[in-house]
This record gives sequence, structure tokens and C-alpha cells, in this order.
Amino acid sequence: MFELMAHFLLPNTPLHEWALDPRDAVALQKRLASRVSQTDDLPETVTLVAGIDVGFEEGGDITRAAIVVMSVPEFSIVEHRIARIPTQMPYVPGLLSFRELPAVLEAISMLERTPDLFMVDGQGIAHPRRMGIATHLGLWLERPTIGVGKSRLCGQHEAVPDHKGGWTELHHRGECIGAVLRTRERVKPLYISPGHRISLETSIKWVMGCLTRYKLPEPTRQADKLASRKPGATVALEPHIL
DNA sequence: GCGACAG
DNA sequence: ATCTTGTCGC
Repeated sequence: MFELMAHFLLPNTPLHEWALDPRDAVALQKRLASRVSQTDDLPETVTLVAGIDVGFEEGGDITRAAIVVMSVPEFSIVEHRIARIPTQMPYVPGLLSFRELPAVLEAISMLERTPDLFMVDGQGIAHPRRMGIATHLGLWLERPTIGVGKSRLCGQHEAVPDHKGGWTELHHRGECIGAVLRTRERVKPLYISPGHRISLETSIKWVMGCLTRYKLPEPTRQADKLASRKPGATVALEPHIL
């Protein structure tokens, strides 16, 4: 699906191109931020939703990205890929995309099908400069993305209703940048924010629509399992009762 | 200056 | 994120 991407760097961008100096990375984020859209621009019918997660091996020397493409509303895995590349950047709060996207893009390039929507672990616009990893990926692909974070990067919010589906807005510097959503009763809420080409309302709708019996939406949960799995580990069966 | 800080 | 043992619960 390379030909469908609108790159800000070339398709085969060398890894070192992502290893920017923190100052340059921040400057790039500020420039890209103006291109982000929160206007819904999804296919009429969304059939394939991708979940993306990243893990590390070899004490952090190897970055492993996992992508799982699921059909909705069946939630059956259509395709899944794992990419491993040398880690190029250290973890710096606010610059996560520069560290993890190279591996994510490698995994996406291995795909045979083109997802209609991408759910990325981490923030979308709920970021100091509105450029979380989900947003950066959305801009790179020029496709709808949603940020699904397990914890907060920035912003403030009120108490989150205890029932499944309950949520409250996440604010930062006077603007609503996302929602803190209770995806499961008595379980720590998720930080949902638009990545690109999608609104907050629609983002919440899709996350809720992809929930089964767990805290994480199914595409993300499946990607999580793949990303955290060791190279040759065996897949465990699970009773599929909904 | 001090504290916070996705994964 | 990763390291790392046991433990509570369905």
C-alpha cells in the first residue's frame, strides 16, 4: 500500500532520517501540526480496522512493531504482521513517534490489505503539540487514525464515570484534546484522541464498537498480544464467547 | 526553578 | 517499554 501514502519523507526513508535531534523533531512536529484534520473522512463502510502496538527486544536494541487487521463487526483476524528493526531513538516524552514509527511503517508495508481505520497505542492529538504517534502516522499515511493510550501524556480531566462507556473530556491549554473513556467497569480508563481525519466523537464510537469483554478494543488487544510475544512463542487458544 | 512525562 | 514471583479469580 505504499503508493497510497502521502509521505513527508520518501517511501524508503533510511532509518537514520528518523533519528532527529530533539530540537529538530519538535520543530517538525510544529510544522506538521497544521496539517492535522479532525473532520471525519472515513470510507462509507469501514470493514477493516487495524490495531498497532510496539514492543522491544534485546534490552531495547530491537524495536518490534505488530499490526493486526481485523474485519468488523466479526472481529476476525484478516492479517497480521510483525516487523523488527534496530532501535534508532531513545524514549523521550513527546517524541515517541520518532522512536516507534519506523518499525510500524515497516510492518504496514508488509500488509496485503489496506485497513480503513488504524488504532494506535499511544496518543493522537492529546499531545503537547497535538502530534502524538497516532497523529503522526495518520499524516504519513493520509488515512484515519485513532490514538488509544493507556495513560496520560498531558491535559487534565474530571473524574470518569464508573460505568462502561462513561467518559469525560481531556483538556489542555483551553481546548478539548480527547476523552478519558471507561471501557470496563472498575478498570483504569483509556485515553482516546483523534489521530487524523477523524473526530473525537467518531473516535469514541469506534473504540466502543470494538470492545468485547476486555479493557482494550479488540484490534489493539490483539496487536498487544503479538507485540509482547517472544519470537517463537505459541499462540494460546481462548474460548470465544461473546 | 520544580514537577510531569504516551511507550 | 522491560525486568520479574507470586497471587487472586473465573
